[in-house]
Amino acid sequence: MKMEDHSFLKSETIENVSRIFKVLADPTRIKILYLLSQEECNVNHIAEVLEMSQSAVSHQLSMLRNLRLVKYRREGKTLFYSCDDEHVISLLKQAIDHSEHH
Amino acid sequence: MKMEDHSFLKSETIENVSRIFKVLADPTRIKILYLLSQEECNVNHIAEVLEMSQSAVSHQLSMLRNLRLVKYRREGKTLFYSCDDEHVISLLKQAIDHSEHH
DNA sequence: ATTATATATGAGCATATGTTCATATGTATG
DNA sequence: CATACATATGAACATATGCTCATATATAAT
Repeated sequence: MKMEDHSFLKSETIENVSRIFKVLADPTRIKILYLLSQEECNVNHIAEVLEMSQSAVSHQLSMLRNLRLVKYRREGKTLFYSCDDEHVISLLKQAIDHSEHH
Repeated sequence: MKMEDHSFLKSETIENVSRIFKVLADPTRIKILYLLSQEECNVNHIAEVLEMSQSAVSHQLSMLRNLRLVKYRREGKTLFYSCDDEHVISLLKQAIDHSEHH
């Protein structure tokens, strides 16, 4: 195949795709997203269930928020987080499914 | 939801999933895998098309080989690489598709 | 055997990433 | 307003990652 016959990816596309997969590449974020795909959770609950510090969870949620992968609603002092990107959850669940059945 | 009612992921699953996404999280590997999904390529061809050093390409191919995501065949001095994991290519193409249509 | 070409690999380096620790912010309650 | 609780955030640190440079290995041709 000649150089000029390749279908190249736009660099913007490559950056976007890389960004999505970077999020999903970390075990902690996999756990958080999987948990949030099952139920809305407050921060402390996530920290307890996943046995992580409140700070570590909050930092990760901050990142997921910036990337619009999660959203939250406030109830008094408590913030309830949930998933806000079905496509990313779909990619995650496919990878989980594949890993568990091979 | 109570602690004991969660469906947790096995740590082995989490590690596997993380490993898959780590591979796909790097722009260089995205380009290599996408190129190889289109055609079988030798190392120098990849380096030229992607404007990378031979060494950098070879290091990445070494990683992709170890993870069984690519395979190769020899023809004289030349090694021709191709994809060896349809599922990973499928995840990649879905992410590309999503990125390009949103 | 020597030389050329194709690819692989190890060491070193710069940058990115995820955590902890300390502290700040925001909200309800006495 | 003072205190407690829930969450956020900045700095520092340790580890991981991807590249370059130099060199090694493998194959073919002379």
